Amino acid sequence: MNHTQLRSFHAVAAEGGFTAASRVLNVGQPTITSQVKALERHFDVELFHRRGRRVELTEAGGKLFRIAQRIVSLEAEAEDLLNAYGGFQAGHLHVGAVGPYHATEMLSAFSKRYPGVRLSVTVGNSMEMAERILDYSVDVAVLAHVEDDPRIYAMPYSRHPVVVFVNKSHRFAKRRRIRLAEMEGEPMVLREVGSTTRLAFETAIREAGVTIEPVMAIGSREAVWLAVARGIGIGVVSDIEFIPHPDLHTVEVADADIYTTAHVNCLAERRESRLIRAFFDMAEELKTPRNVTFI
Amino acid sequence: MNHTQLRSFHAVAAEGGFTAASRVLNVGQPTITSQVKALERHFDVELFHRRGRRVELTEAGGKLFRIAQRIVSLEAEAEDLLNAYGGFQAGHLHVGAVGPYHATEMLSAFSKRYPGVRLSVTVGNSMEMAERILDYSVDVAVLAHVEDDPRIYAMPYSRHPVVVFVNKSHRFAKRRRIRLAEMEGEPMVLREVGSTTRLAFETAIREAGVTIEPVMAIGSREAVWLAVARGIGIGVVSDIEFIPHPDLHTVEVADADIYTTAHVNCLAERRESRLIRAFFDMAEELKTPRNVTFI
DNA sequence: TCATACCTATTGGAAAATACGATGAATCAT
DNA sequence: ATGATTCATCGTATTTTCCAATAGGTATGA
Repeated sequence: MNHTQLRSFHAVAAEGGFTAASRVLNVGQPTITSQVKALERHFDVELFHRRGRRVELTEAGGKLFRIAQRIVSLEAEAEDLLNAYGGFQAGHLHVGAVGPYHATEMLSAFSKRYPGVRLSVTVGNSMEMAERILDYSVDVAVLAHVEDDPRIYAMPYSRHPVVVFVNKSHRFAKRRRIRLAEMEGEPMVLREVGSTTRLAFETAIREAGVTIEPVMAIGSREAVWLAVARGIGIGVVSDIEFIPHPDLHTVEVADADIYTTAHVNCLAERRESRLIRAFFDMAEELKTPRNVTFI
Repeated sequence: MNHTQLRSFHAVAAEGGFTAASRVLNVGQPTITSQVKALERHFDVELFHRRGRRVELTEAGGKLFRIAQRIVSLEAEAEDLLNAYGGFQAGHLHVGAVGPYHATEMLSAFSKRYPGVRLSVTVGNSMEMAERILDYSVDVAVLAHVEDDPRIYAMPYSRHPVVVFVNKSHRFAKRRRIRLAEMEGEPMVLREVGSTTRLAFETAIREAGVTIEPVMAIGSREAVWLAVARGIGIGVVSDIEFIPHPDLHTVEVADADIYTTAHVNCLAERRESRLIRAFFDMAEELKTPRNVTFI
């Protein structure tokens, strides 16, 4: 069953004539004639009585028309569906993030621009996110870490200094900036091995020849924060992730360039997928200060 | 929305793979790939996740698949419908006849051969039948008269002698055959002007130089039959149309070849329409004595 | 770890479907 | 009649669809 023929038949039946059908389908009238005729000949069935310049459905034609109408309507439905997805009026973007900090800005901007697209956020560590990218359970992920995997594409998003934060009773509490050497032997509360912030910090102090005293390694940002608030030691954190607390003060590091870079990641082969590209484009805009728009 | 693409998409989703889909659709695998890809690119939507050698529907793909399945199923329904009509498992043939006499043989043969085709019979005179053929309200008509209209096609079916019939008390009642000349001055009960039987008879007696005495002209076969039974006059009838009656006898005409010919008629342009052609073919077979079939 | 089997993607060129334009024939309204 | 409208026909041209060969990738088993 040729679909072009069915489509022509339907238009003729619906519009009540071959010429009218040809206008609706944006083709020439001879095309309609030949399509309908081919359909009739293929099944050896009369679909229309040609009564002069008027056409009239036969019994078989009438029955076919009812079916054809449902097909055409479903096709319109399919087209709407695809347009909705292609036009961001529908769809679902799964976003992964190592913490809500970097992602929130992007998420709110994205949902504002594309209100029709549902968003869901999965929080987990970098390795989990990499896995989820690879098995399609997240579409994009905002990570500090850059995966060493050619299948994953990463775009740098923002660079945030790593700061030290201390309890208000600590000797650093009144300072704005300290030097790395001053931290020699300081008791420190750290994140688990593999934390990007920890890695950046440890690399810096190693290069500076400074040794610190890790008193605790905790697998959660909030737990570290709490431990520092209780005065167990000093902590390090990406400044954007720091949550203010009456008992806590942040201190910049004066003599080293310690930072983490948030990246937006996705599966490399899905880089051009509509929703993913939209997310990256939007992240790109957030990253660079927007130019003034002249109307 | 290109239907070939949708069809390819559906097959991939239903079969779970591009290669499997290509086998179902009897096309090459590259065709499927390009069709699905074109569909995805046209709407800028991902329909499948290509996970190595496995494919998996995306959210949009899943929704599209549900619609596509209904479309495909409706197309199968349409195809079945058309096949049924083309294969005589469905359909409706409107048959017209001037009297039930000639038509019954054909009707019973037709309904026996094509049990799936509904038949309806309209009885009326030749002129009415011609009109009904022209306005599509009958498909074929069995008439004695041959319409003088190029739009109507007629096939001779059977030739029946016109016989005289008389009351049992008439002087012809004991005869098997009479000559035309013997009818000179006989009172006759005739059909209305325009009756084919009447026309054939009048032509014959005019050629023979015989004059008759029309005492009554009645617009119905049955009424003529009744009038003759009451002894009002003698009648003429096509032998196949004669209905026996205890008071009536038929008498052949010895010296003239008076006959009517039943024709099967249809709209010339519909001559090749499936059901109509089938009816004509069957009539053709009934007309000619069937050959012995060797198994 | 290598080989094998199976799958999807790509490309260039051939085949087929589809469309167009001009024209003819029939019908309807004026 | 006449002009306008409509469906049918024919030959040609364009677009779509398809295939064959081939590449690249991923599982499975020896």
